[in-house]
Amino acid sequence: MGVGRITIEDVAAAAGVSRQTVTRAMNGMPEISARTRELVLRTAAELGYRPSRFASNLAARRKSRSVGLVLGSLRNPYYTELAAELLDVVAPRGWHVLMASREQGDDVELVAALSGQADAIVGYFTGDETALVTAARGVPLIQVERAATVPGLHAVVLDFDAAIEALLGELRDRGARRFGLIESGGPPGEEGAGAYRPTRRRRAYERFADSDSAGRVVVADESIRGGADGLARLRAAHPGVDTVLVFNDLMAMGAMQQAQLDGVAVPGDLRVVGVDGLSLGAVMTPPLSTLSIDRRAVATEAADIVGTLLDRAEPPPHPPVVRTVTPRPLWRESA
Amino acid sequence: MGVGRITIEDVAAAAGVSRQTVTRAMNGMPEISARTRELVLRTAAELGYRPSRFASNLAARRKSRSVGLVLGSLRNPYYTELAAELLDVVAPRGWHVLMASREQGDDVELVAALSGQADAIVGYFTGDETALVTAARGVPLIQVERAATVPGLHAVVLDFDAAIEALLGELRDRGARRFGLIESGGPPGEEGAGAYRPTRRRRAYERFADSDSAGRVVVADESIRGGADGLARLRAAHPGVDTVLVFNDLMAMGAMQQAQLDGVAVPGDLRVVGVDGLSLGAVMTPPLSTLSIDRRAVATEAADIVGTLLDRAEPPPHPPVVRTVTPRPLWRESA
DNA sequence: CTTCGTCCCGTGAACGTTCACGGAGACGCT
DNA sequence: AGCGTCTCCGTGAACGTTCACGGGACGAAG
Repeated sequence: MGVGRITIEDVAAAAGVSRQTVTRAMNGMPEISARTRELVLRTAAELGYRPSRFASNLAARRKSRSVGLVLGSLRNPYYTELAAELLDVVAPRGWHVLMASREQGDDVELVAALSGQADAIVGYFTGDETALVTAARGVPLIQVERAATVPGLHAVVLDFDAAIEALLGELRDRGARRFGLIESGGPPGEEGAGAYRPTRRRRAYERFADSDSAGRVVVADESIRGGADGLARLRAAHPGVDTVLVFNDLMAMGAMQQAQLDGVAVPGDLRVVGVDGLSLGAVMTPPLSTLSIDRRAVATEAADIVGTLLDRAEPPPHPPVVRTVTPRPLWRESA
Repeated sequence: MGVGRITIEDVAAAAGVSRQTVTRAMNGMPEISARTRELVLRTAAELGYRPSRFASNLAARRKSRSVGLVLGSLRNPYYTELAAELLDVVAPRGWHVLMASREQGDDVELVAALSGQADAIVGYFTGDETALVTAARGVPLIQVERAATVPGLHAVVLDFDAAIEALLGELRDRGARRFGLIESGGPPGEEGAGAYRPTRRRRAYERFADSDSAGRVVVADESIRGGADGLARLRAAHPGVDTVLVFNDLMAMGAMQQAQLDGVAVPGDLRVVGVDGLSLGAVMTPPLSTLSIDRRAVATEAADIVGTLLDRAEPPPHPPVVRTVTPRPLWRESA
């Protein structure tokens, strides 16, 4: 002894009692006198004893569940509000939530790291689906936004086709004619790091906009400053645009700020519409219109899939579980 | 068998191999033929086998560390940006982060729940310190903002005394004379739930403001709408105020919005200053001035304390470890 | 035919707790 | 004295995995 970890046995020996007595003292159980409890607690503190949570959970046969959450960024309120909703949904059931952000690593790496600590992982993934599943080592994966195509992967898909079609229609009703899109080039800071891949939002836009508008797309960094930069480039390349759709609200806020700097009146000269539905958009001047994603619904569906998967006794759920949430326009004064 | 959990032994039996072979297959280890690996993986999938992460971590003697993070709210970007910083700091070391929000439970309950899953817990606590420490069951607690007074509790304190004294001074230099404060009444939704206790920010304000100003305080909900409401009440009660200090940036944004609604020019008629230093404050019109808290520094110090505490061999750190971070004014156009 | 090496695979023994027992002593009552 | 009832405490045996070994089968080399 001396080397290695301080175990319950060390404490027991030092206090002159048995393992079980130490357990009773540490966990506040009955069948122990106040005297010895005090003694044990003190010697435990003196030795710097910290119980092994792994041994403890194993022996106690606890069903403590924790779900990993892989987000695009913790600096974008959309993601963190989603996290908030998920926490609201699972905390009452006693589940824990492990956080990870794609800002600090590859999809697959994150999943691999989380797989040892979580019973299920939900998140925004962009990596190869097969690689993700193998990295998960058997823990169920629930993908948000993207559809799942391989076994072992389930999904809460966001129906941007329906949403953007509806949005463009309503915008036309409001007089919009010449659209433009500020598209995401990936997480902030990854400027040109990975290969750019068109997002589902862009695809939907190109599909449902008129052919002229479909060509008016600029790719920008997924941040406030990226949105500002995007708007400047979009207006430079396509001066006639009267309505700009932005990949997300954060970028849209940057775009609105830029418009203001350039002396462009919103919505008089230019309509701006974001995606996400951040409550902070309401305090902008003018308040930001947006394609709102029901984060509570996403969280609920995801948690539900996790529950189904984990409680299932023996048979594996072969056809991937898929739920759908459709974003809806939320009109405020910027459009 | 049949009842209870599916163990590695079940898979081994079903595949006609031994435990160790199953381990090798599941973890992608060598010393196994492609044939049997395939077989084992398939039967594992068919049985719906998911390894016990507790048993696994215990047997592998892994030093996987995870720190719990207790925040006031996940809907306030200040907290989530702090989380982002912490993640940035600890992720490279391979540590995990467990999230919890005071919106869904008492301090002490959260700590108790987390103590089984985390090796250390850092957070914004408001509850009784002794109760917190006992709930932690030996896992180290690091408290942010508040100073620690009991053994087992450590702290990263925010020096609002120094910060607010400096802030008020600089505001006076800019012509501010009649101050007012919008103070927090606790987390959103807890309207009148717990007993209101003056925050350290309020205490500092009352100490360093002139005696007239010290009396101009309203308590409001810790949210955008709370800030708006607070400003309305403050102006109604004290019409002559020319400068308002707000508990945090989120509330300050609400206050600015309310000022705009009421036709009060900022900063012409009224200066508004928040606390936190949110980057989103920069996109407000006018951009929000604020007492900026260096979240990176807070996260770094907290992680450092955790590291020190966990790597220490035997002796317990008796004098609580304390680090200090001082907020600094960040001037933008609202003041 | 022996010897050595390589490739697979299996068997005890950990890992550090908690659970289900069982038992010693103190005390009160008949 | 005998018996029952508390209160407090200790001893094997789990929990489900991985680690350190050891060993058989097979082919190549001597």
